[in-house]
Amino acid sequence: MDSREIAESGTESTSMRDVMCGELSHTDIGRTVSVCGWVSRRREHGEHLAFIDLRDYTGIVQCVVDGAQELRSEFVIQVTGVVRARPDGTMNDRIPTGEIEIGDCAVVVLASAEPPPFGLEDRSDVDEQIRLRNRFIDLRRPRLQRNLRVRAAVNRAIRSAMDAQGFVEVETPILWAPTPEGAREFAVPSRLHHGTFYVLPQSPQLAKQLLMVGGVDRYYQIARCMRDEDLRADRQFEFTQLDLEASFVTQEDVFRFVSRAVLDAAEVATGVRPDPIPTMTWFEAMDSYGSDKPDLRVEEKLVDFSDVFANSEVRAFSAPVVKALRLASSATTTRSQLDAWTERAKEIGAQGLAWFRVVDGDAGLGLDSPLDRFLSADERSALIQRTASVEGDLILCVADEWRVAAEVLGSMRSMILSAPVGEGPYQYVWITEFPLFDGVDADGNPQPAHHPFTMPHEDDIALMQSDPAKVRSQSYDLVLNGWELGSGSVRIHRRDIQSSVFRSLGITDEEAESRFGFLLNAFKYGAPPHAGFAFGIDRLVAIFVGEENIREVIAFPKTQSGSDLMTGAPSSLSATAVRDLGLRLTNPES
RNA sequence: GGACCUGUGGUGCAGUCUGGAGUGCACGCCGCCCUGUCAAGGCGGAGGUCGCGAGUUCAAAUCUCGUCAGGUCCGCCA
Repeated sequence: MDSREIAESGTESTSMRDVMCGELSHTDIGRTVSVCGWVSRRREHGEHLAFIDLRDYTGIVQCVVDGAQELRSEFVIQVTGVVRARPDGTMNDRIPTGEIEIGDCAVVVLASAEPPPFGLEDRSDVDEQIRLRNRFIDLRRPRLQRNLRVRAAVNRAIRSAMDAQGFVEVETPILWAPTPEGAREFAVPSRLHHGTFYVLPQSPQLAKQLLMVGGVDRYYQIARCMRDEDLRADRQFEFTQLDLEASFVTQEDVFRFVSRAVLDAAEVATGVRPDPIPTMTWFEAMDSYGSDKPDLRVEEKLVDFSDVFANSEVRAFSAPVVKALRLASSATTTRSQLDAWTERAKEIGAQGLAWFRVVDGDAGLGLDSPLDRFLSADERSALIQRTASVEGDLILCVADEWRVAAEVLGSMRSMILSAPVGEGPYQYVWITEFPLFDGVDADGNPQPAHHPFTMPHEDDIALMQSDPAKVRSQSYDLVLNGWELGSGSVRIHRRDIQSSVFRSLGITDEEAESRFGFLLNAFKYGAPPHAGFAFGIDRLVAIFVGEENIREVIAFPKTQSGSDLMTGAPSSLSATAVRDLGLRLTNPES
């Protein structure tokens, strides 16, 4: 989709212009029109002929003028003239408006302009630092124009899908109360109550559950969320989610609501409606793909060899689990590349990475590897047959605890085999039955994998105290092409189960009261069963437009160190402002 | 908190390994020429704290250390 397809035709005319540059065609020949925009290029042919390429977000149109001495790149001008066919032999089939031009032009300079700090052609690849410092110019380029407009179209499709499904859009506070949860919060000092703070919400999680108690029944919001954690290609301090919650529903209802929104959005953005979204349990995803966000565009799965090596002589494989990943036609991988992969595997937590080149030997297929001489004949043939390897393949193995072996090979799978995230086909998948708890905190208490209001799996409630690590939850993630789009869960609405979860988490009644008191209090007065979800719109749009970095779908993003190179934020506050807020700086600047 | 990559006229690069005068390429900019171009063309010109600071050296864009900025990743992100 490009910018011209998204615009609703005819709505852009104003008292200064009649039509957009990119919309003009041979059907307009003979019309006298006014167009406005920026001077993209000028080509002078002496005193009495010059061509001006006039640009707006829809495209470029050529204007023929007497002379263009006073015009420069990026001047903002209004051109009034007659649309005419270009003379024979001068048509340009490389641009949509190449059949026509605007002649007999009267030009009004609306604003002059200094030469821009970088070229505005889409093909020019400019350092991102310079682009960010001059974001207002970067935004003029077709790439960001398209990204912003696709994003608007996605938002529109999502709103429309949610409206159609009976959801009501409710805004929740940006100034919220500190409720220590997972992510570090941004704090806002209170001027009227010195020494106290609001925080910016990590998500509207508690607010939307309160809306359910409030009988709203179906809530959604395109919500800004703020988390003071280190930035990544797919993470900014502030990001946008479709946040939703519904009452008297199960997981399947939530899947239906969200599916409609993301499939509609995909269809609007890409022109193709993806298939219905399959589901996969967390265990299956981890065991077969080594990731809780598997890229299903890659068909290769992990293969388990734990049984084969259970009593093996191979010391490197004396671990509870041995898993393998076959890389087709990769036996020629260089030693330095293999070493780099091994380094990466160690970085993620593996002891090492074993590799076997599948070669044609004296007696059929054999393996070429430093470990080959330790293998028994049975082990060797199992490696080849179970991975369905053929000559020229490469087999990677990791032996470790189940989780480590799976995650390390899963990371290899995604690093080596995955295409860029934006490349089709779009493979959505629901990941279900996440563990309720994941890891332990400093005191040895289990930590919630999702959040402490997540409903345990009905079949596992009995295990809550005896074997918390085995308890599955009614939570789920939505994954697209190996990116986690979002997550949600069925919430606990029964106080006995909530108490039990808090006990498992090592949260005392007093702590629960001080952290989430208002929510627990609300639940005393009749909480409906409810469930919800939230997914990142920045990531979704980035995938649709083929961007690897969500900065490219955000108008004014921040750098990896959290700076805004255009405004200079974060920056110091005046001494007066600091005083008014009741703050004292330990290292005041002046 | 940590690892790696990058930083050279306005922009994009080469030069750095192997030290020797700010050397080169493309785009842009300025001036002149040019009546059918479209990444117009021709001629001429301007433009530099080689991110910053120390150090080594007769000599540093180049080697060493530190530092700043941008990027990718690990940790972190209920």
